[in-house]
Amino acid sequence: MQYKVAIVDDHILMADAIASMIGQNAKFKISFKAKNGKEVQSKMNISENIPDLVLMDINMPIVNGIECTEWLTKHFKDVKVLALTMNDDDLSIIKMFRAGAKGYLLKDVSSDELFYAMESVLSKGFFYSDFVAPIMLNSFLKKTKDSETQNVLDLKDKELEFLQLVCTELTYKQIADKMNLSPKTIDGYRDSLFNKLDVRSRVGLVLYAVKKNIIKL
Amino acid sequence: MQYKVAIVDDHILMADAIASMIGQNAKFKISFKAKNGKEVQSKMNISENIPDLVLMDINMPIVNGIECTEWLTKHFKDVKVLALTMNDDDLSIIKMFRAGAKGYLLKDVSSDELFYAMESVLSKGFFYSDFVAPIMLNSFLKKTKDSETQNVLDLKDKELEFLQLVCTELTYKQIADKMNLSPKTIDGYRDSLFNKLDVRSRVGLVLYAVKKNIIKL
DNA sequence: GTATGAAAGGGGATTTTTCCTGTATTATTC
DNA sequence: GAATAATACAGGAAAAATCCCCTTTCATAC
Repeated sequence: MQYKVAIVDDHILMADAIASMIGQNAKFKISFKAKNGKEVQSKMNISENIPDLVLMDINMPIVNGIECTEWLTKHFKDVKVLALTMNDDDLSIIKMFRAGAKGYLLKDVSSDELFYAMESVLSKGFFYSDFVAPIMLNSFLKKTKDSETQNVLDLKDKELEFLQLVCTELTYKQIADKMNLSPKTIDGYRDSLFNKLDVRSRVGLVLYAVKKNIIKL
Repeated sequence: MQYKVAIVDDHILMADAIASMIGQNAKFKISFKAKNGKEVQSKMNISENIPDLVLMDINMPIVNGIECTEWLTKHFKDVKVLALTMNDDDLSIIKMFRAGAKGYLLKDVSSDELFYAMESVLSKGFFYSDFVAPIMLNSFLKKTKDSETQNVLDLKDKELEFLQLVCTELTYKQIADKMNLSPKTIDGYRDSLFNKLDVRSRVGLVLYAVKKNIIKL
């Protein structure tokens, strides 16, 4: 029995390349390819499409990889998601695992590593590469050891999203617009982060985000 | 004939360790050790002290390594300065070379590498380690190729100093105090950097500094 | 010797940020 | 079912940041 694999990536060429690579391995067959999360949702309606494993990119239009992973793991508990992306920042990794991904690979892996990771996810249920292991370890240590030091993992999704926008040249009013919230609510987010992260200004927030790898440079 | 070497480092222990290491090499003898730039200036008054080579740390009280290097290369053109420091940020490297240093080593080098660098500086007049080479290359490429992209090297010392202070939680008024300038002058620095770097806010400056490795995190 | 240009700084207005206190609504917990 | 916590938001004030235009000084170029 072959494992069925779906590929979700907005770069058609990349998706094709991965598909043809996987096609060469007898253990796997391609179930479908999708250009974004929306397309995944429609293709999952057809039962013979339903894959055992989904290779998921993050940066995609309409519905991104993180939202799509959330949807998949909620509605199809047997489907394993393996992130395969260029994003190497801590925040993307954390969000994907939170969303239910079982593993995280960078797109510069070799085919051997990819196959190993895929089999590992399918058989053992997870795959932590050397790349993510230290990040998770770091989070773990910070969480257990210095409880006075605030950790990225303790921040809520909204706060993380806000923090990313803080690291732009947008004013708080513009950030409020982007997040569909009142500027006054944004004031609240900011002040609460000032407290949690022990900083006193927007520059402090930016430096925190940079140090914690929350933004990609 | 032995080369005379001076060691400038505020960590006595470190200076002693380096001195004893160098003492084992017959080619060199220690001329003097100093804890800061001020001490260098007084010891250089005694002519038999004057070394061929100075191993210079950067972070020191009173007169730091960059200022001291400027002073040395100005007043003693035959004395070669070799930076030996923990600072691995682009800005420190650029400033030291600007100040007249002939080479730049990190304190985690082996004794073999140190001796090789010292001889290289004394005989060839320079030593560019694998560590600084790519940074210089990068600056060079950026400078020649994309002339529309502003380069760190085109910023003046005052602007760089200002930029570092921008990446703190100090207000501009406090920055003005630190730099002994009027807040209005600081306004000017900021606005001129906004132009040069094509940013519109303090956050933009911070992000630029982070990207260009101008600040240590 | 006059033009040019950079460096330091002033006046003053507007926008943004920061801070403090307080309220309505909705979840959650006991 | 009442108490509590979390979320979204308001008013208002003070401080900081941003913007624009202008003056003086000093050095360097032509």
